[in-house]
Amino acid sequence: MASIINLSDAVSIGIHSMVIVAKSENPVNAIQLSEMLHKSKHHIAKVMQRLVKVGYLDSFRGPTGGFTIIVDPAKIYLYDIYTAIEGEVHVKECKGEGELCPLDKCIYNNLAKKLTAEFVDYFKSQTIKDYM
Amino acid sequence: MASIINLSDAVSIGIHSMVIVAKSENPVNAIQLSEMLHKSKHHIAKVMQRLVKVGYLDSFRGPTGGFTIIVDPAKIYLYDIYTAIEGEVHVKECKGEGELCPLDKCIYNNLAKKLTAEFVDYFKSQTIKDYM
DNA sequence: TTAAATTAAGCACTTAAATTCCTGAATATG
DNA sequence: CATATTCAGGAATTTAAGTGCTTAATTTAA
Repeated sequence: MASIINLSDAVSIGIHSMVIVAKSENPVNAIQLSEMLHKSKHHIAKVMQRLVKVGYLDSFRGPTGGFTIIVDPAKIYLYDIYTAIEGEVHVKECKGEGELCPLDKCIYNNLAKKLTAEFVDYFKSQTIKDYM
Repeated sequence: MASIINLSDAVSIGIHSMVIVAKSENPVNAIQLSEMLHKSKHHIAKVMQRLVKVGYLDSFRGPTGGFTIIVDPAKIYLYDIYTAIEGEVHVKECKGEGELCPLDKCIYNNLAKKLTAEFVDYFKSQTIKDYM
């Protein structure tokens, strides 16, 4: 998973939800998020569970339950959310790299590295607070 | 398909194979490409079929058969190969864009557009000849 | 204390995309 | 002409993302 740049629905849900929860005084529950983001409740619940496990959110059951943020939004980078959901970003290498690759200058590796690095840099520069 | 940036194995095969075929005097067959690129013969055949159909390559069956390039490599952009294999590049929009999206500045759309545009620009600037 | 609301967690299903497999048709060579 | 080689194209398989459902645990509030 997570080769080169690929923003899944799950990552979109993760980022949007974290901003919404960070802006709210009260716990926000999965149904509310589902209505705001126009995504399935199930998928949202799954992503939120992940973010709870990683320690960015806390969750409360029962009526008035939902999710709250428990880490300073200025300290949560988009990159953190991305990796919490998709796992570490890695560059998909050309299998025939170096001596094995029949091309003198293998465009594939250079391109993959360039694009991945740009993506990572950008995601490491932005925090949840920047979008509140 | 082809949302945001995603370099599949198929695209890698397409670019590598086109360069190899462009550099060769004689037809190159799927088995030779398979050995050079360390990818399955079947997958390579599929990708090559596509590039024949689109008109960049010609194919010959039987012994001594294989693929040859029939368009000037200086006129084949990486972007052309990408779209021949994956279809048009499009930006995956946030479903709640504009009034619907609960975020004031939807990072998702901005980011998706920025990264996609960079990718397309780069792929439109490079030709097969640049890698021969 | 009971009922309703809500997250947690696991599993099976669906769907779409990527990849592999299979069979048939074309062709060069002896 | 016979045979081995090779591409073509559709079928089948695999893989991954997302959906739907079910049960359990927890908590509020009547």
